[in-house]
Amino acid sequence: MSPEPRREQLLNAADRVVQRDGPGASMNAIAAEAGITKPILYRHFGDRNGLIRALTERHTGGLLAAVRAALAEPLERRDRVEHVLDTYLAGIESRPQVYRLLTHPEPGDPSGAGNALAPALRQIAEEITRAVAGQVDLGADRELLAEAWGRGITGMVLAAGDWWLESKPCSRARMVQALADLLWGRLAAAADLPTALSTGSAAPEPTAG
Amino acid sequence: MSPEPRREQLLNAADRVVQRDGPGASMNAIAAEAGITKPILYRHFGDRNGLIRALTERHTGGLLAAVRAALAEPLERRDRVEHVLDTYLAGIESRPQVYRLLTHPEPGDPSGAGNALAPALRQIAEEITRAVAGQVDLGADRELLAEAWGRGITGMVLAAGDWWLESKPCSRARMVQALADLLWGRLAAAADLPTALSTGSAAPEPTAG
DNA sequence: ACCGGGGTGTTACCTCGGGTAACATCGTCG
DNA sequence: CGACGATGTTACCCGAGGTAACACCCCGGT
Repeated sequence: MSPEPRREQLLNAADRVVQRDGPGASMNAIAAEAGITKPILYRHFGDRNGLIRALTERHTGGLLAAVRAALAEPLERRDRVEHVLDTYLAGIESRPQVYRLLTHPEPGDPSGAGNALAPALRQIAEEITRAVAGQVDLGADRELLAEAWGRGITGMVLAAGDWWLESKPCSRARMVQALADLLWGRLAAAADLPTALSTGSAAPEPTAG
Repeated sequence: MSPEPRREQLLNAADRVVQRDGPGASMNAIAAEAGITKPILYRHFGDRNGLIRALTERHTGGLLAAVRAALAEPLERRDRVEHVLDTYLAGIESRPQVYRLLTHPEPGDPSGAGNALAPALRQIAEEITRAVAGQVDLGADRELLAEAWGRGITGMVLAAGDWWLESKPCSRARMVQALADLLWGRLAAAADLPTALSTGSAAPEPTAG
């Protein structure tokens, strides 16, 4: 079927190792899992980054397509947002190790250094940006807002999702509600707590500059 | 003043190197900058992580204290949120390399692997969590919501701030507005765009699962 | 005056991971 | 048969984190 079945086999092996060892799996380990030695991997993928990229792109398709589809769903806006959130969380829940690989920039990769969002997530951010810019009336600042929000929302879901995945404090549905509520301005709408005098913070004076 | 002036000197050198080379600066480079050799660094800091942690804590204080102070400011809630956002963005704007180090997890650090938020940011997230839980009336789900929001907001500001820092698409004040608007439910409040038929998305059929 | 300990420094080495050069093998096509 | 391309190997290089062993200097106690 595909023109390069060996490459697929190698990716399968890499996949297995990543599932087992998480990102940061060594080239040696991957080669061993594939029953071969390093140079072959390098012939096929150039360098480690190439391998990871190939592996990433393999899984990105699914998540990206799912998110894109969720964004295009003909629902009420709130429902659509919840649908997207749920899609993403379901994705990272099903294959944690792989999605850690997808969502967290390469350790020690100098190329994309300084970007909080891994390539796969940047694509999602762009997708959100496009959806917002195309569907929501935001006035003159449309493009700026859409782009800032795209990144912001992606980062929000990344961080919150990571925490949720790590310490499963609630069901997925509840988490979706929590995030949708945040996006829906519940922070703005909620009342002040009456007991505002002892907020529990332990910093009496901001002496530091 | 401090009990260990040498240590401070070493940290100064490390600081210089990180400013120049970004995170991922090698121990050799740092040692060279300090005019000494590696083992001394290891005597003082244990391992690379210790060095980075020390370096981080040095700068964290300022940012964390500033954010904490901003969170405690006796302002209208919206103004307080804007104040916090501005404080954070001002911080990362003033020393980009250092704050990249602060905000991005250690390259190749197996300990905190899988955490989207570096320690420094986790502290900020906790600060936000505490502030929200202590100041906003969120009903029965208070703790869960506050924690999820703390992480989420931190991640949002991280990603958006990173993008803004990278490609300065607007002034800091404008960026603060954009993010505050997002947090304020403007996404929910805005009207649908009338041209909803051609949303520009290029995914005709959601064939992927 | 002597000795010991703590801080500062060095050289030389280990391990491990990414990456490469050079060589061997096998199947296929002209 | 010969050439070529894919597959595979061993053996190596390099750089980075990390450590062992040794040397020096100062200072305080007996």
